Amino acid sequence: MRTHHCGEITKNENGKTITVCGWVHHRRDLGGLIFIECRDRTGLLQVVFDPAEPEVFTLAEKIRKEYVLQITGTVQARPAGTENTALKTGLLELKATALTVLNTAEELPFYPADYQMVGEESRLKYRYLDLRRLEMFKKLQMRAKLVKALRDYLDAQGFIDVETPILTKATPEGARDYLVPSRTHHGSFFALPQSPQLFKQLLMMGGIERYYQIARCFRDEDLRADRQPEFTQLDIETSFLDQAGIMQLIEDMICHMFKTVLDVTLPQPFLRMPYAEAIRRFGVDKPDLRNPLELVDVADIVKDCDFAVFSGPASRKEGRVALIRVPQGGEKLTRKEIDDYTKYVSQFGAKGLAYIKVNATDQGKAGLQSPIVKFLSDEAIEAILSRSKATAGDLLFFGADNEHVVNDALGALRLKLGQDLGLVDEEAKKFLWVVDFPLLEKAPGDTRWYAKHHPFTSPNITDVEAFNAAEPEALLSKAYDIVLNGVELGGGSVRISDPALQQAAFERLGIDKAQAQEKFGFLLEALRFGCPPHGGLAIGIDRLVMLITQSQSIREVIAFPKTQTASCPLTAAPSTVDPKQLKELNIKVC
RNA sequence: GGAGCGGUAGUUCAGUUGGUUAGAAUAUCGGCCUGUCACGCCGAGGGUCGCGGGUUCGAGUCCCGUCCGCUCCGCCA
Repeated sequence: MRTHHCGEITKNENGKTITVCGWVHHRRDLGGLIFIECRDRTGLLQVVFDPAEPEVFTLAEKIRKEYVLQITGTVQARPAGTENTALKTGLLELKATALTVLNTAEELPFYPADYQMVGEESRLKYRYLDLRRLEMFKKLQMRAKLVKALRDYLDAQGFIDVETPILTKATPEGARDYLVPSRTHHGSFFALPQSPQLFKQLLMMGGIERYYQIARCFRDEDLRADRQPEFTQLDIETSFLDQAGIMQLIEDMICHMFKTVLDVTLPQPFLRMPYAEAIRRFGVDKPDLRNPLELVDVADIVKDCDFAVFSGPASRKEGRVALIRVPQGGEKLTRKEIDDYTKYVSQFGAKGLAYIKVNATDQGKAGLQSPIVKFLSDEAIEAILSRSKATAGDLLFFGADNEHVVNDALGALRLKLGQDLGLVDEEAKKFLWVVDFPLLEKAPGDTRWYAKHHPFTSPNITDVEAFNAAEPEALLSKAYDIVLNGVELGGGSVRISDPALQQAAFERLGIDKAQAQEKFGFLLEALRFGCPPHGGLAIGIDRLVMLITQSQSIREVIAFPKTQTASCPLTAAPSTVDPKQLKELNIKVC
């Protein structure tokens, strides 16, 4: 005899005697029979109690829907004429022969069911009830299957799973650390890892040539739908593989996982695109290629026009003027809709959103409808229409500002337009490798250069002298991001394995020898003792599961997530602690 | 740190220009029905309108502050 969880029966096991355990979610007395459904009301199985089995029937009469039961019975098809044709549920019956009440329950704050959504606040406070819903169960089940497929693939390739510390050292750059006070070293703190980055590199120096870990990572930054303070990465590092080798490995792994979990064969190789091209065509470094809209540069056309909003940025080195052509029916957008888009881009710093409605392409200005055409020459208009490949019925949106504002605003507008106008194929899975990232970046108005990826990323120029001589803007890195449908799934790089180059990289970042020694001395020391060439990548498991289960937020695929203020409504964490605990830690709360 | 949306019965929500006793559905309880499966029918109980202050003869509704949830900007090497 097999024990089933309720809702688990998926095929006709007619005549078999089985035992099911679970919650009663629906109970009804009808026709002298008692009916009970478990786990959820869309399940295939319902239990029937017949007065012909008086011992069980008498027990069943006392059952209320909150009970937790174990029921044994024989599986039988529904009698003809009693099918539920509307919902096509309850196709099988279990005729009960034994019943054990495992536990009772008080009235629930809400009844877990997939047809009625409860607010997220209640769902998180009573997450254990929410998890009883079949949808949530399936998401967690999918997550487990996906992780197993990734593990199986890596195990087969000779990778070994190694754990790294959760209590570790604070990092000077990157996200804000979660800190843990040390009781044995007053005034000192551990940090929870933002990623196992340094440890996995040390593993390479330790001869663990192929490492992976399903690693919990912690970052004390503000939350988003796709960002939690603790999240899970598949962390991978290998020795002796170059960038192409690592990317191939990851690609094969993902294809294996899609085949195993979803029975989907992904086309290989994945598209590869340089960072600069992604920014130029889409305004972002993680373009959603399901969306057909692209940015078109027009700075050279408008740099001498009478419209200062265009000519200003067009003439500046750090400026950009670009347009998005909204095809077929774009001209139907109303004034109010355009105003809403203007408001939308303003949150990215755009001061306005110029537009041209193209009614006809062969009549010059007369065929256009726009507040700005009066500033443009006939030649400029012709050049704009020609370059954007505009046809009658299109609408052109313009962005003109500093480059990062135009990229942010038009990059986001592109996505919103794609959504609003139904230009995106929701079912498609568009993978993309973004490569040739700049090694360094500078925040607007900042004088210092920062590592775009992290300070251990190998530059494309590995000769120390040549590296030192190169202009910062010209330096690229051996870093690569994998993008799925506009979501950055993961990223990685080939790391620096030459201590002299690592030292030079720190200097480029304004980290002097003393600082480097204090923060990363152990890594520099390890590099000196013989470091194999190595590199790796980390993939965000939460985001991957979110995409595969078509969820709107990673909270949907995490059993016990935090709210936007990084608290847990279920446990009421974080909380104050006993003064005794603080005293032991020598900590005073202001 | 900032912008937007929301908070009304256990739950999901409605609530008009500020005006009598704040409604519906669902859940719960009682009764009926009895092959139902989100069953159905009749009835009952259930509210600090997030919290605090203000305006007003009168506030769920208007104003100020504050807390909580969600989306986004900043932030997230």
